[in-house]
Amino acid sequence: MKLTTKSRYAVTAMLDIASHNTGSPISLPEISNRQNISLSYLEQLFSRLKKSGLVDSIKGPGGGYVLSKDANEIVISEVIQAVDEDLETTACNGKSNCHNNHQCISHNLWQDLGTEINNFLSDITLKQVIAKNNSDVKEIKLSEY
Amino acid sequence: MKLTTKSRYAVTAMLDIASHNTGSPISLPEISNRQNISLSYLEQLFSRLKKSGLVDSIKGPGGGYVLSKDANEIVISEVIQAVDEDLETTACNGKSNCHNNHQCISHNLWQDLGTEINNFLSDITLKQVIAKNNSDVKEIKLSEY
DNA sequence: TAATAGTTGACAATATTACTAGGTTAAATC
DNA sequence: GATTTAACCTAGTAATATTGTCAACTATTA
Repeated sequence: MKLTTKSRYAVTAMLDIASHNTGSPISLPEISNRQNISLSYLEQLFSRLKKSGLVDSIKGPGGGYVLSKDANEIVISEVIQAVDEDLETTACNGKSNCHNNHQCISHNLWQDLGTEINNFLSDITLKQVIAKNNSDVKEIKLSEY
Repeated sequence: MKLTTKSRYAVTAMLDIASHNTGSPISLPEISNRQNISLSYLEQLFSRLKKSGLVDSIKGPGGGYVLSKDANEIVISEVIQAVDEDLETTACNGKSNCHNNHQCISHNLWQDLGTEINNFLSDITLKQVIAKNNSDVKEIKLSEY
């Protein structure tokens, strides 16, 4: 699980679509203007988002992208994973590269934490973020969703 | 809140020190061997970790780094923030760059989620990750800590 | 005091990632 | 059917992350 600026842009863009969900497709130039993300970069991101089946595209004038599923069925982690292909090579990835068990344990520490972070982001949907944002509560608490 | 490989390395290294905490300092070559992180990169990371007051260094033979606080007083988020100086420029960062309020709301979506992620990582200490790892439970649940 | 093990800092080189620029294709509207 | 709008594709460039090398400097120990 990585959380680069790339994945932040992807999540932001998906949140933009979800929050402007009027049924008609949202074009990338629109998102580019609203979110201040370069159009070319958005195109690359959405190429992956589409490949991962998170969005569908409509060509031509009035075209754009729509969410392939409902906003409450798309979780943050799958958006991130769609654009950040992580090879997740922790040298000793469950295999037997290690000289002793002690090393393996050490390696696994981050891996387990990464799983935990991933679980956390798998519990938050696009819709939840938007719903929370529309309320006036400053701080988001998962338990309040 | 960014979560790059850089910050993963930093967390992994800190977990390594915490898990080998015998009182005597841990040298970077040790960590480099165990975690397969290049020594020079570790040096750069620990320069920041020390500057942030997370570790103390002991020079000379038998020297190395020790945690400046107890492992249950260091949370994951502060390790990440120590090495990843995030400028956090969301174009319209609370200011008045926006053309209309609708944009602002859109921008804030990610910001709020970022805060939530940060809160999450502020609740997990180095010690908790290690303690969980030493047990045989595969999946870490925050509630179980 | 000489040798050793370690930190610290600077710098360069490479690899990876972020971002930009330009074109091509498809659909809709006039 | 020409024009417009948008997705799509293919590079290239800029920025970061990562590794490598070298040279002080410091404390330990023999």
